[in-house]
Amino acid sequence: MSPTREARRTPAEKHDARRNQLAESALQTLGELGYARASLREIATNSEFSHGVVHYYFQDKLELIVYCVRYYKAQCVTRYDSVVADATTADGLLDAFAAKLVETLSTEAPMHRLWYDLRAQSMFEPGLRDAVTHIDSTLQQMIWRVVDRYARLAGREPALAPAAAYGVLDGLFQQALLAHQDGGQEVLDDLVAQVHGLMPMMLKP
Amino acid sequence: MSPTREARRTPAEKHDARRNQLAESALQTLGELGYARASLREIATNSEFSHGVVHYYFQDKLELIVYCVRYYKAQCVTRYDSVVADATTADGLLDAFAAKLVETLSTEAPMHRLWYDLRAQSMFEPGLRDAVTHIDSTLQQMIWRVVDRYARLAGREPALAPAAAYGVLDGLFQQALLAHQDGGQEVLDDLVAQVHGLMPMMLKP
DNA sequence: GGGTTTTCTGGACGACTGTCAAGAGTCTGG
DNA sequence: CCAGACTCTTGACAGTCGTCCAGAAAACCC
Repeated sequence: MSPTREARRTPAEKHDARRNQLAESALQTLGELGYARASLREIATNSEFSHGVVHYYFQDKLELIVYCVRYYKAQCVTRYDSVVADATTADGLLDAFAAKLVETLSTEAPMHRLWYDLRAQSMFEPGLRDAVTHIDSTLQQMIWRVVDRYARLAGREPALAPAAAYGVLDGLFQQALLAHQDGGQEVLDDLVAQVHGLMPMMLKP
Repeated sequence: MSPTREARRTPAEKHDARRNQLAESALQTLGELGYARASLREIATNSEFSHGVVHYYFQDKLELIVYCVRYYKAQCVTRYDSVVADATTADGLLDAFAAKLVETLSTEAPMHRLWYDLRAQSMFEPGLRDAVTHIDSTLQQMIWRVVDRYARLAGREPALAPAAAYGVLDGLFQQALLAHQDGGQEVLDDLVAQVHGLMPMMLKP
C-alpha cells in the first residue's frame, strides 16, 4: 500500500497543508452561506474534522477567514493571464475576455458572491480590511493587464486609469452576478454585449 | 401646552409613524454595525423603546430590515433630481453631478455601506432579494435620468444602455466608498476626476 | 514496543441571539 | 370616571455562537 499523500513532509509543511485543507472546506461553506451565517461548527461539519480542530490551526474565526481570503486570491489572480497571453488581435482578446468573464460568473458564482460579501463586511470589520484591500489591488492589476494589452493590440492608448478601468468593469460584473442568481442565459449575453460595448470606449481616439 | 405632534391621527397613521420611527433608529444602527451585527436589542437600545416593541410593530427581524430598506429608498431616490432639473449645460450638469456624488459619499457613508452590505446579503437571503432588486432598479432609473439629460444637453446620444450606465457608475462609486473609509480627500478628488473622464465616453460620437 | 509529542475529539462554558407572552402602563370613547 | 383597547416593558425561553480544555487517538522517534 502506498502511504498517504502527505507521508514525508516536515511538520511545518503538514501544518500548512492542514490549514489549506481547512481553508478549502471553509471556502465552500462560506460560498454557500456567506460570511455571517457560516459558523465554525458548520465549516467543520463540511470538512472531515470536528469543530474543535479549527482552534488548533487558527487562533480565532477572523484569522481563518482572512486566511481563506488570501488562499482564494491565489486561485483567481491568474485567471485572465491566458487570455492576455494568447490574444493576437484586439477583437480576439475582447471575445476571449468576455467569454472568460461569463465562464467564471457561471461556474464560480458562490466564490464571487462571497468575495463581494467579504468586501462589504470589511467596511464594518477592520480586521478584514487589509486582506480585502490587498486582493482588491491585485484584481485591479489583473484587469489592467487585460486592458493594457487590449489597447496595445488596437494600437491605441487606454483612456482610463487602472483604478477606473477596474471599478467600471467590476461594477458590470457585480451587477451581472446579482442578476444571474435568479436570471438565466440572457444575463450572460447582456454581460458579453456590455463588455463589447464598453471596452472600445476605454481607448483614446 | 400644545398636544404632542402626533395628537390627532388615526390609529393606522400612528402605527405607521411608529414603524417609521423604529425604521429610522434601525437604519442608524444598521449603518453603524452592518446587517449581521445589528441585533434587535441593539437597535432597540439606540431607540427610545425596549427590545420587545419591535415584535409589536414587525413580525420578525427580516420584515423590519426589509421595511428599513424600502424606507431608506424613499430618501435617496430623488437625490439627483435637482441636479437634472437645474442644469443648463452638459458641463454644468457634469460638475453638479460629480459634486453631488462626493457629497453623498462623504456625508452618508454609513447608509451607503449598509446598502452594499444588504445587496450582498440578498445573494444569501432570498427574503431580501425582492426589496433589493426593486431599489436597485430605482437607482438605475435615477442614474439614467442624469445620463439622459447629460446627453441631451450635449446634443448627443447615450452610448450605453441604462443598466450598463448604472453598473459602471455604481462600480466607481463603490470603489470610492471602499477607499474613503481609511483614505482622505484625494479619494473624493479621484472620484470627481473619474466621473469627468467617464461621462463623455458614455456619449456616441 | 514504550515514551513523547503532535493531532484531534467532544463536551462544557458564558455570552448573545430572535422570539414570545404575561402583565403593567397609557390612552380613549362613552 | 371607568371599562376596554391599545401600547410598551420586562423577563424568560430555546438555540446558536466562539472559545476553551481535558483527555483520547495517532504519529513519531529512539
